[in-house]
Amino acid sequence: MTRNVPDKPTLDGLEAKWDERWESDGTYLFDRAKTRDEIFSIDTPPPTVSGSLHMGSVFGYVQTDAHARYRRMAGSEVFYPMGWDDNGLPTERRVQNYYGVRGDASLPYDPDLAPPEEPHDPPVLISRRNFIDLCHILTLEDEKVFEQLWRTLGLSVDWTQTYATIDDHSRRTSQVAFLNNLARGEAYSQEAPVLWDVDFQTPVAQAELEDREKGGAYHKVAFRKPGGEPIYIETSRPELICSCVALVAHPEDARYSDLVGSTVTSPLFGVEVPVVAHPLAEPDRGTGVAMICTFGDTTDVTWWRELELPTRAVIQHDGRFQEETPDWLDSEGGAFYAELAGLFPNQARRRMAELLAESGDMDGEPKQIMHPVKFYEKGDRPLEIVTSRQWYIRNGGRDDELRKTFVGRGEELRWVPGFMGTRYQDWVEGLNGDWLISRQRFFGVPIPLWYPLDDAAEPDFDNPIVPPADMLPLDPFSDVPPGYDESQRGQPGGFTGDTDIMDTWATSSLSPQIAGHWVDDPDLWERVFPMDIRPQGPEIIRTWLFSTTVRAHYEHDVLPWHTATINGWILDPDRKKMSKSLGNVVTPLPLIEEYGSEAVRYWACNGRPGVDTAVDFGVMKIGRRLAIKILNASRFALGFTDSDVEASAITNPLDRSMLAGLAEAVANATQAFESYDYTRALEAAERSFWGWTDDYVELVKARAYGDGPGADSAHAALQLALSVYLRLFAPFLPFVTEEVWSWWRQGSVHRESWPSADEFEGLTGEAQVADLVSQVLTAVRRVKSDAKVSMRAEVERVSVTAPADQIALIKEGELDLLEAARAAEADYSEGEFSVVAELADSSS
RNA sequence: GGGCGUUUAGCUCAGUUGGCUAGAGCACUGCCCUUACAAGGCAGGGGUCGGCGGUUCGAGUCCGUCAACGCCCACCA
Repeated sequence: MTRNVPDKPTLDGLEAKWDERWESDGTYLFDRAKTRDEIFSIDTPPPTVSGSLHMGSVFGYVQTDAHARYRRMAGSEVFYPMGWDDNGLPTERRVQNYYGVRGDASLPYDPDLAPPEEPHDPPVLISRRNFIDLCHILTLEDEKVFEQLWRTLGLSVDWTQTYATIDDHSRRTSQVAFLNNLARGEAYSQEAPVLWDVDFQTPVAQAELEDREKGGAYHKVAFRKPGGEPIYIETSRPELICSCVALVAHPEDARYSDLVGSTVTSPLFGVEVPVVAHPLAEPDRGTGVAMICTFGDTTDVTWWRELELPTRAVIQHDGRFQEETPDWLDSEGGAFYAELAGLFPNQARRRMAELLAESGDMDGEPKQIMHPVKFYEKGDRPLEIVTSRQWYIRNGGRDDELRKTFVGRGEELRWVPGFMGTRYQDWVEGLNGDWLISRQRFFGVPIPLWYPLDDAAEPDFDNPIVPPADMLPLDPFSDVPPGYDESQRGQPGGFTGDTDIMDTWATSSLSPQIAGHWVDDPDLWERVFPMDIRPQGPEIIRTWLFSTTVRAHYEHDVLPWHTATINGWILDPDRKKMSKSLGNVVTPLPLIEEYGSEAVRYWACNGRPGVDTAVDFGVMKIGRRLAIKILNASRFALGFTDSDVEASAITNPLDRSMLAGLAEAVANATQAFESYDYTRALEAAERSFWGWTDDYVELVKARAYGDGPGADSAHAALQLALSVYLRLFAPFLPFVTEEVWSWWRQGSVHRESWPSADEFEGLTGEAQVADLVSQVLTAVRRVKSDAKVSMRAEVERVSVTAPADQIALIKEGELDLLEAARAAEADYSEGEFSVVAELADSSS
């Protein structure tokens, strides 16, 4: 093939050019004829498609791509699918804001509803099905934007292997797995207190909780002993006094031991409640006595469960106090309750403080405090605890044996970096309940069950109607169970569909099964599972990583992957956490436009595995400079001949020495990649390459331009070195390496084999020759620099002092050295290494 | 309150089993339009390796301890 080297090579337009070519050539298509041992499979994180792209998204995906590209070149067939996580609350919220709509399950479907052009304000209420339609429309748009970004960044994904967590295939996989869990007893439903978001009106799993420091106040409130003496408690939630079921003290707290077993009366409401003992009550907190309510916090739930206390709930699912007077209050108490009815807890709290102050049941003013309050991580108001029927999957949170099993799975997994395994272990050991998977929302995978209705149209939740496998995926809201017809929906003796959907993690925890087509392509499944790596961020170890481990354990009794690679966290340029509320989110597109994809990739690959990394424009500039350098150096290396020179021509000691050094860099880069350290691999390639351009290329120039005996050797060595460098950089800088490859080679560099020691067989010499000659050259340059003359200035004589063995080596590269130094001659003497250069004419 | 991580040049970071005068890039200074590259090249200045104590012939590297910062977790009385 003749060479086609442009005069003015440029990075401009390379992304679009090569993305198109890779697409039309099918460069990254997965060859499913390969067997499991030949395949390297990646359980790609399906990014949440909620419209916002930021540098955190780019960071981990580029690192994974670099590794995928290495594996592909190293001989593996890479299974590298891409998913979109589009079901769930983030999408719902985006649709609500984007269109200005709210879903309302009570409204009828409007088949003619068009997506609003502009967001409605105030929001329009639309039916559940219309709402879901809008979710589909918008996610499709968002997914196109994501795919375009990934393509521009050069992710070597097989774009025919995409999935979305809301598509038919994912819904089917999710429902099949759920029904398997149900059949084996791993999934169950239960009426129980749950942490509840009053805005989203859905329960929240432990993994989605976060504590936020919030202001509050301790109210010191008197209950009354039978004789009328006060017993004080301190509470930050006085509004729940009406739902108090007991007071509690520590069993060994002598101050209250007389009281335990007796009853006291609540202020205002006059309800008689027992005083009980429990070790969770802390003597030195507050007055040592706490009030137990339905439910003020999760400790209340523990006390309620373990002490078998009654249930007196007043807060409804919408977060307000119920309107009707609770039946445990008498008329006097009811009058006070009327003051609270319909209020939100914070309003009721203020009113109660007033009422208690008026009645004299509060001692002093409320004491302002800061304390942690539980929130849904995506929510804006504190969680309440309400009782409702929900679905759970057992995860060891209520079973020590199972917990140990899952801790063991974490130990079995290889973690990169290793310390990330500790986070998994801490999480599993700290679980305090099973995994709550049901959500009372719209856009998600439905729980695929119906319930028979008795004569009073009450559902029998203990005997769900399970669909046959061939009905999946289904929506029990619109599909009818076998043996029934639609007219029986909601009728006595008929059926009703489960109205819940599953949380998004209940589906994305099956990403290996979805991508590997567990339910419908056993042949593919066998070739890719268990997968080789799970790359992901540290913040979703407790959710995605753990839940995937749980599902694979139940379904296949195996770890879903051998290795988990955890990327670091992305910080803004000032090393602060990026967040929308701080307004410091950096988006990738403007950066790609300014610096180019290669530069952004270079930055991402400079972030070491698991290490938090700041967005750094300086690093991107270096990456861009490297890419330009590759173009220019390639132009030089390929500029001497029109076709390849046989490698056997490489006889010159300096050339062979250079190749010895390069062989070492290849070994280092390979070893680094094998231990998932892409950064070290990049560093090895880069250090070698800059040395090559700075020193070797300068040394070899005269010989390469000439037509003397060493010219062929120089040409062949340049060519071989370039071929190796392009392949070393290909995983990191896929566009520029492909561009240069196309100047003189057929096919894609990304389907070439990774450089190996074999390629240097019989072509390497003593590595020190190039090192020593470079040192002498540097010394001569220093002399010129100090003398403030041009590097072209002629040198009369270079005098090298060095140990005898080094002199011998330097002499092997002497001709090139003299040319590069523009020196007339060299002389040598034995001794400690030093170089003296006499400039030819210092006055010129 | 517990756990994990980080702390090396003004800035961002390397430094793999302890071993010769501690490295890179950016920034800074000086020089050079040298035919691959001036959105470049060459050369240079700059560091008590967070503090203290220990192991060792030798410690940025191992051990102990303290501190600062970050992250994760934790029963909201």
